[in-house]
Amino acid sequence: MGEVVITTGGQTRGDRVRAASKQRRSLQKQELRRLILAAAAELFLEHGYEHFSMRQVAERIGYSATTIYLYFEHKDDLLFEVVSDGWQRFSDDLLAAAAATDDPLERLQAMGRVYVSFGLNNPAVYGLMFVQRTDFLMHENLHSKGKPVDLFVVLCDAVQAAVDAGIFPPGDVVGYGDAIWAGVHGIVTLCPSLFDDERRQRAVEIVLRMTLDGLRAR
Amino acid sequence: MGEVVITTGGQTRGDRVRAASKQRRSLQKQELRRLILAAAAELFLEHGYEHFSMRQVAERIGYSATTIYLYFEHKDDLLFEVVSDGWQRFSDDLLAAAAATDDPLERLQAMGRVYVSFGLNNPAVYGLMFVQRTDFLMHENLHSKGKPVDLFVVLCDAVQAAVDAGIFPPGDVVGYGDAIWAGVHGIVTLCPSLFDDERRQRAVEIVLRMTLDGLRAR
DNA sequence: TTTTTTACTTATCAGTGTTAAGTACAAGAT
DNA sequence: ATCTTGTACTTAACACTGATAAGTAAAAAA
Repeated sequence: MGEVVITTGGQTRGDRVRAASKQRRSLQKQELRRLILAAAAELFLEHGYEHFSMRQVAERIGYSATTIYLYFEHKDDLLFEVVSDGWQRFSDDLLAAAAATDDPLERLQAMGRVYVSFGLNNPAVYGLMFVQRTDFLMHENLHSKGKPVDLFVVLCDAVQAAVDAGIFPPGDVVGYGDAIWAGVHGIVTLCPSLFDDERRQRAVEIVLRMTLDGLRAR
Repeated sequence: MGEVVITTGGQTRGDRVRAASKQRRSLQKQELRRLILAAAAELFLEHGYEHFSMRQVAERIGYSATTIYLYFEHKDDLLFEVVSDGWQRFSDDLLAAAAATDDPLERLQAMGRVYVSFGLNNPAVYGLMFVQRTDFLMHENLHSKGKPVDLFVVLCDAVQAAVDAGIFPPGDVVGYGDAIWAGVHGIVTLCPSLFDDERRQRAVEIVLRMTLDGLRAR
């Protein structure tokens, strides 16, 4: 039987009910997706990359393991979403540090300190981004603002500014950037079992002084 | 029945046969152990840390998987033996570089280059030593000569020599060492998927110049 | 010749990522 | 109100993983 046609701008009551129902269920799906993501992030922080499992995520939120596959293509997809959030925070921090001062040298120092801070305060996420799954860095779905490549450009811009100001000698700007990056990355990842944070903090300052002074034109 | 006693210095023929047999079987065991180790090293290089499995090792040499457990306590034990060999080569290289010259700065440069070379030429082993399984560095069974701690001491000695020679200013020698280590370690581990070897080579030279010049007394 | 030891294998357990098939219920159509 | 379709989820299963216990055939020792 045809439904009772009470037209309201070409839309029947049935149409509106259908649309509302559809939207409600869509919201429920989104909510479960967020629930999975939150549980995944928690468990990742608790157990680390190597002992992170789909089944545990499912168990924590009270669903069967296969349900997750209705919301995420595969484990990597879920992990990527986890890291994606961490990446956003990282790039926010770094961009803020870069924007805080106009002095080229101070800017580079600030960026270096923020970089290391993030790495030491978020070791699991940092590891996922820059150690275990560097392939994620090339993932196209990484938030448009603050892509890894863009952040490296920000670093190189800061280096270029130092060159322009006559602080660094003209030369291989990208190479300078690589070297600075290597320094801070080295600090963050150097043998977590051997170095305590205090020793790391001392090392950061030395690395910053060394790298930046080392480039300094004489 | 008692054996025919043909004494030869208190040793019966039976004793000698027994001893020889025992030795022969002991040699066979050693040989199989080496075979397992060789296969493990191969497969580790082929498949990397994450996809290295006991069953594959067993299959390659034509034994059941459980046999390996008669020769190695567990997977970690086998992996440790693999890395142990790599570690020996690494420390040989580094000590040779340190002994090659008396000039403090040249020595540090040489050590840095050798460090990075080893890392880039043996990425799997380097990763096992300094990234995935840094806990192995504290393993007591690491060959007595060239322990990680000893190598760091060698580095610090070189730094101290530079300080004594008036090249570096007096200060936190261990911190200097950490910083130099962080630099070369950073180069080796920086996003393998993003950097080709050519770009890395340029970065090494810059890092060495930066770190060493940066420490230089003015 | 009988017993014991050695070297190895098969069967098994608990866990992993992932897919296919099945199920219960809600939505939509007539 | 009934029938059909689709949605959201589950159970069962596959092919792996590290690891252990129990079993077996042959060699050594008695």
